[in-house]
Amino acid sequence: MSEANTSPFYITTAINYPNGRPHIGHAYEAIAADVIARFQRAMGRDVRFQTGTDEHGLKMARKAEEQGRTPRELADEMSGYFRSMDEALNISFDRFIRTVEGDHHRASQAIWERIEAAGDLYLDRYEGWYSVRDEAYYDESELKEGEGGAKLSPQDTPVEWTVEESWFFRLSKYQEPLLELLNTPGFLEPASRRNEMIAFVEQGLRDLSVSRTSFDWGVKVPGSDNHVMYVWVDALTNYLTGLGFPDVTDNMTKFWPASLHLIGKDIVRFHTIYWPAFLMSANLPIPQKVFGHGFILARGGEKMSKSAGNVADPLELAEQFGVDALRYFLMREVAFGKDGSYSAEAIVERSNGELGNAFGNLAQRTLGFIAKNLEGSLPAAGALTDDDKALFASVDKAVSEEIPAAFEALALQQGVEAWLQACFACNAYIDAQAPWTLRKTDPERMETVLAALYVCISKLAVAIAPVIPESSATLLNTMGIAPRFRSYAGIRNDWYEELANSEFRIEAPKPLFPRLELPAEDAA
RNA sequence: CGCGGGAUGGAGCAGUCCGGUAGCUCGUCAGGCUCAUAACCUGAAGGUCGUUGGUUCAAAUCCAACUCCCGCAACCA
Repeated sequence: MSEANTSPFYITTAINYPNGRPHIGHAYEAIAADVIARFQRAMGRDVRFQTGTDEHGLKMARKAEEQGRTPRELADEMSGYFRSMDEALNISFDRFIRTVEGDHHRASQAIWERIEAAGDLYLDRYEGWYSVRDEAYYDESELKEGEGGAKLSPQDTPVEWTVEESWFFRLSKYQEPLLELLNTPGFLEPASRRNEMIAFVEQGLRDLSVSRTSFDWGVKVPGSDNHVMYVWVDALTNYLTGLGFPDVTDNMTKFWPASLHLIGKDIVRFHTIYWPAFLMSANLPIPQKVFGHGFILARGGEKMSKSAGNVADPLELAEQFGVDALRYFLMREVAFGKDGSYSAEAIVERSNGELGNAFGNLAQRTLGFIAKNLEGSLPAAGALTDDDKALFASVDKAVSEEIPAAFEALALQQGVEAWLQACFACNAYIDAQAPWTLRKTDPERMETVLAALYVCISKLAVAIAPVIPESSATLLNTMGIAPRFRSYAGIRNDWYEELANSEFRIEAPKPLFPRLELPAEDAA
């Protein structure tokens, strides 16, 4: 591998709007971000990882009203579900931010003031067709006619003619710099999203209404107490809040601009047009990369919906199949950046076939053999044959080259694929070498073979740890691998002989990934 | 002309931006192994890459047109 990149790495998920409980899509984004964060840590980078909830806006206010409680009470409850989900899924965030928090209001007001100081805000009247559901205004030409002549948004939501005083942001001023930004290779990925955004900017940008007077559940506009900020202004600012903005903190210096905003494909516009424009206006650096991932659909490519009864609750899935099986499935099954589909059959198949049979069983047969036949002492590594060298070459290529390169490029599926191929190589090796035969014919050679496998399995466990952190840690603990070796650099170290000569004795392992059964109700 | 996604061996999918022997998982068939989670390994069969036309020495990949499928009320990445 080339020179290691040791610069700080700041990754964020979108903050989730908690007007419903988390579903598998939220879990997908959180898991993907966590895999990337863990990978970068294992590469030796100083990582900061932020996720959270975006709790302001009219929809939350209305929902609370319906339920007869305050928005804050609703927000507290709903945000809690998201945090619980993250914790249940082993999401290694450094901060779970809530936009109702005091420091966030302060940060949002600070960026507002900077934008205002730049002369990019002006007060005007906003009139137009407003959809409460979409929280967006639509142009007359965009509207559709519903039943009885009712006007509907392009999303078929009801719209009403609304007039309100509003602050406007001079988005139009940033058309050229935004085009330049969007054309910067690597800024917006996958590339398929780029053309859409470029087309949007090229058709001409209108100034953006960035405050509301019709409700008060939000961040107050400095100097205009009857205005609250448009939810996206404050939501996007969360990425700065978490670093201590507006104070010039160590975290700000170290981690801004963000390395990666990981978001869903539906909010690419907010992150690659509005957000950069706000930052340009506020004279702050622009994030290095925005990645818009795809959606997880129900089997057959249908969107999950409650009415179709195919909504997947991530916590139920994690409980049913295991957290790591779920994490592995989502990273393995879906090409990152494209839509993918979920089904109970598919997750059972992946978990049993790949985690269980290919990897778990490899560890089981090897470590169990050592525990049984060498009384737990680690085998002595003798001279290497060409077969041994070929195995190391193939595992090292995967662990030191292919997997890191793929993860670095956010080709998560490819990284997992490379890992799986290395597992297969180990299984082929053990069959070809047949240590169970060598036990009788050439015990010394048997030990060399087992030692080679021991090292390879540990490398595979480290390489896949970002995806299945819990199982990987369990295995590495069983194998006595010290934490300092559990990184892409560390696992290359020559730790084996020292461990083999130590007091360490391996115990007969338990299966890492017990066989899953397809639940009866999904078997049809 | 609303927006977007898709069509690749039996199933599910990569590959398409940067044309050049079509790859992966599962399934099927045959064989091997017996250490291991009825797990593992080897080999084989199976695809004119939706259609038509174009560019090219060469197209799954580029261009044009067309056909079919899917998502776009609410929950919602």
